[in-house]
Amino acid sequence: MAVTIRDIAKHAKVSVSTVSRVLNEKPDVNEETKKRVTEAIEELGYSPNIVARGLVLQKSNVIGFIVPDIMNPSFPELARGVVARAKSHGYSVMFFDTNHDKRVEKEAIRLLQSKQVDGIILSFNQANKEELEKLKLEKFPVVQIYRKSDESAISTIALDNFGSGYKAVKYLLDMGHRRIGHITTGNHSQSGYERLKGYRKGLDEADISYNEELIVEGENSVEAGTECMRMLLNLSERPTAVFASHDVMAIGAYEAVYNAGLSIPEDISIVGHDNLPLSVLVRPKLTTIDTHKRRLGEAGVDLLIEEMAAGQPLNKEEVFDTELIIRESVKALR
Amino acid sequence: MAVTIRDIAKHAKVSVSTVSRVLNEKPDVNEETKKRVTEAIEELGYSPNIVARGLVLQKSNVIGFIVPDIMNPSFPELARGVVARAKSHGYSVMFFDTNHDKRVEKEAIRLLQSKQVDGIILSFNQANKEELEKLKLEKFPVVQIYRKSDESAISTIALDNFGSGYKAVKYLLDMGHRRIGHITTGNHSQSGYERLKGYRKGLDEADISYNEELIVEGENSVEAGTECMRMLLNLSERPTAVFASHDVMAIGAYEAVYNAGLSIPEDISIVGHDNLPLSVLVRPKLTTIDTHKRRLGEAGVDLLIEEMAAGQPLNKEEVFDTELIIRESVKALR
DNA sequence: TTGTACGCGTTATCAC
DNA sequence: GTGATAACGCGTACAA
Repeated sequence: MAVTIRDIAKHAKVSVSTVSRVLNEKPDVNEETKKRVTEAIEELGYSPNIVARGLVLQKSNVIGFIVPDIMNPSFPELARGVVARAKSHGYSVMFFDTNHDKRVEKEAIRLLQSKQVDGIILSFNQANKEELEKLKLEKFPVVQIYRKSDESAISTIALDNFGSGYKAVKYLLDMGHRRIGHITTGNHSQSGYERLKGYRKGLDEADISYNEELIVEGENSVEAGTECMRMLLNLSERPTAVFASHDVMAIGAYEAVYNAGLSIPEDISIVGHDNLPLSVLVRPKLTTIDTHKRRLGEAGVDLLIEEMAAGQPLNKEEVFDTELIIRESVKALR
Repeated sequence: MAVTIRDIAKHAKVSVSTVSRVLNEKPDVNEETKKRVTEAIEELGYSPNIVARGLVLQKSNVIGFIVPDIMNPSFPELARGVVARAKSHGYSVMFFDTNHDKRVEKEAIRLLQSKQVDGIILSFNQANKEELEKLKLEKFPVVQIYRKSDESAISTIALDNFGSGYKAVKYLLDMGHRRIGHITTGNHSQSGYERLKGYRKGLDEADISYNEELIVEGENSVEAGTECMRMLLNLSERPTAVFASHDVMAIGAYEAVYNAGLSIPEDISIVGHDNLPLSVLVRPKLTTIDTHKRRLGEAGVDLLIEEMAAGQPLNKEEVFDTELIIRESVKALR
């Protein structure tokens, strides 16, 4: 801790600037003095104080990463993406969990700025409009992953949720299903809303008229999934397949099916969304839609870095494709 | 970004020292000038550069958190504990994922030190002996969560794995089981080894002689769990219950049971370990051992902060209790 | 090729 | 009660 650039300058009998030069691999430094310096560095076990360096360079090489809930099952994969990519660009990441509290989010942004981070990645958040506007005004680099707040145009990594919903029903249709239910988080979340639209589009294309009783809405939880599926099962004519807007709800749906003495996929087919780790742990393994979360995280830091280089908000929106993962929870009808 | 303490000093027509005083809520500052300063701060939207402050104070108020695998299902809960507790102590956390690579771990430690973190929390790691020794020599605050490396005595938050194994069999015994299998990670992991010892202790106390064929070893994965259970099921006389050293293996075991056309807990009872989120998602819900991961994370930062205050390694070891969570995967025998 | 001196934004010491 | 000023550890013009 104690050994500074001055110590090694003294030890190598050169000036601090010379040491600085070899540290930063500048040209124009005599081979011999360079050697003396590196030896001194070795000998004293010196490593530069990056914080001090950041102070003069006006750059910390750290980025902030704010999530509303670290326990969200999508988080680990996303986080791995951002941490790994950040590292490969020479950045470290400082982490905050807001616990879904907007006030905390605001504090976190402030704190991160005080800590001189070079940019911030926000994910899953409902995005505090005013805060974002402020950041934008300051030309502070920010990118959002997942959620898009339309009001404050800010760089965003988004998912093709519409295509996602479409893909799910299309597959079900191809497998011969005609009566397809949908468990949705409804209009409360934009992603749910978009997936619903994709679902309707798929049905439209197949000339299947929209049937409101097949759409049931609940919050994103196992229990809600179970309850939604129970309602679907109680219909006078129950669906042969259902697309759940999220794996967690799909897992909940599994339970309702079992409780009703039915089985998957023999009696009813299910497709989920997100390809969470648990989707391969349940039986039958869940057919679902992969969102490539790691890639989203990587794209997030790439975009952030691009924005930092530009020195101003880019207002880009990158929309990523999803992928149907076929496993065991859907049966072909004939 | 641009507005500094000097700007607000000028704007309030006072010296920077005065501004600094009100910033740090020092006494001996006239109410009126204080007001002028706070107004200026408000007006210019100033917030102090914590990095610069850290430079003079020799304290960054950030701690490093290194994990070998962010995808580890135990990670989120642990991380929430450390992040939340760190925050409540005024610390931010800088995060690294080593991907199980010791070289990367070493780099991360170096980098974190260069970034002037005030301390480091290592978790789940196999602990690079030399690195730890070095840190200890420098009196750099470090605490490990979970893994204990005996050679280099370093402060550690550990789990009572022995008690854990004991608790599991004891419960099974109480439920009337006598022929109890054990799926273990074996001697490769210290935790597995200790749980195994707890298991044997429980059996001993019940005067049940140790039967080697009931112990089967594999790595910690779903597949290995399935394979291990398959072997247990193929025994001439199969166990009526099995304790799996980890929930993931327990889930794997579920599959082997189903594949064999048997059911849980009617034909065979299972208890897992760790109380992962997925343990309530499977059917039947898994009876398991909770390790209170969040509390471990909190205890980790508490210990780290204690060590930072002490200014030297404390070499403390705190061992935490585990708790049996009774759900649906164990049947009472009679 | 190398050294001197200043500045990055802040706090602490010491005058006044 | 308030203001200069020297650090903190480093990079970089500029001078030598």
